[in-house]
Parts: sequence; C-alpha cells; structure tokens
Amino acid sequence: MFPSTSGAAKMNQQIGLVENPPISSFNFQPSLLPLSSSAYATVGGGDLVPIHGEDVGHHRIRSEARSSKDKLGSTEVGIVQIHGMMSSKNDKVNSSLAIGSTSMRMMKKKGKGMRRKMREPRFSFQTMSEVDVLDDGYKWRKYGQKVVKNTQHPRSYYRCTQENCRVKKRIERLAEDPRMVITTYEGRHVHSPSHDEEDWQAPSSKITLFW
DNA sequence: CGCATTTGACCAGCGC
DNA sequence: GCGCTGGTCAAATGCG
Repeated sequence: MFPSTSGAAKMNQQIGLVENPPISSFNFQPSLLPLSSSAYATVGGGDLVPIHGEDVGHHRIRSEARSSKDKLGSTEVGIVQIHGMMSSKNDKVNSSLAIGSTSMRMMKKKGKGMRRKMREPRFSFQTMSEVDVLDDGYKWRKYGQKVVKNTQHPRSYYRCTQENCRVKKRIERLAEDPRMVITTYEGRHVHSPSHDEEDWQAPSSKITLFW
C-alpha cells in the first residue's frame, strides 16, 4: 500500500459522461477548477483538448461518438481529464466541476416490477486514487459487489443512505491501470450532502456535480 | 445493539 | 429457448 496522504495526494481525474443519446453535449466549467489545475477533454475518444484553469467560461464538448454495442443508447459524450490535487481531509477533491446533462435511457419496457432499467441520469468519471470511494459529501451504503467480466477487480455498488434519495453509484477499478478508479453516478440527489454541512457550499473543497 | 458490509442467490436483459 | 452477464436483494456477519 501507499504510505499515502497525510497532506495532499496527487490525483488525476478523468471525467466522462456516458449516457444520453438525445443530448450529445455537456457543459464543463473550468472556472470551477482551481487555477492550478489543468484539464483535458477528449471528444469522442479523439482529440485531446487542453483546458486551463484560467480558461473560464463554459466549454461545450460535443461528440458524435456512440457506442455501437450498447443498444440501450449509451453514448460517451466526452471525457475531461483533470489533473489536480486532493486536499488533506479524507481525500476530498480539491476541484469542482459542473456538468449539465439529462438522460433518457432508451429502454424497452416490459411488464411490472422491473427492478433495473431506470432512466436516471448517469455520469461517470475516472480518478487516479488509492482510495476506491471518493468522499463526495454524501453518505453511501454498499449493497452489492460483483466481479464483472474481463476485469480482475470487483465492481462495488453503493446507494445513497438518505431515504427517498435513490442515487446510486458504481465503483470499479480499471483493468489496465488498477490505480484508476471509475465512479459512475446514477440518479440525482434530492438533498444536500449529508455531512460537513458547513462546507458543502464551499466551491473548491470537493467535487460538485450538477445535473 | 444498531448499522454497515459481505456474499451467495435471484432476476431480468441480451446474444447466440 | 438457453446460457451468460450485470444488477439487486437480503440474510449473515462484522464492527463501533
């Protein structure tokens, strides 16, 4: 294990949106990043577009790319890679970003009682971190773990502990690079981050996701 | 003792 | 239709 992080741990985030055929763009706001950080956006798996902290404003990233495999219509809209620092307190992330998107899964519906197949907005990003679970200000309870095919690392399933909040997230490690953690959020919170309520509004202390 | 995690079973969708 | 796979459930277990 790493002796890690009594101070700032280097981190490397890659943000991507995986979903949503109807709206193939999203807004990324580097103004919300600390100026020291830099970001790169890969659009459609292609060009790497550098975005610097001082490039304030909205970067609209568009992609025509579409997964041919996912018949449900998942589309990788874009990937933004952020090189920033994690701050000390429990690996909180010292950068924020805002992403607007909506998502409508094109799914076949079938009879009653379908547990899966929800049309929730989904958002995923990669983080280079020793810790699997990023502290995003919400409380999560693990409800499952599964070894998925072609990966040697299990995928973990978490659900927001706030009742009537149905947000879920999946966490898995990249097969090629176990240091990379892929976090996928699904759904939207109906409440504010549950702990550290005095600083969830501080814009530069955590990841903040809006959609 | 209460809550979170673990883990095997179960279920639904998809590909063949 | 069947088998595979991913996602969820829930009982058992662990931990503070």
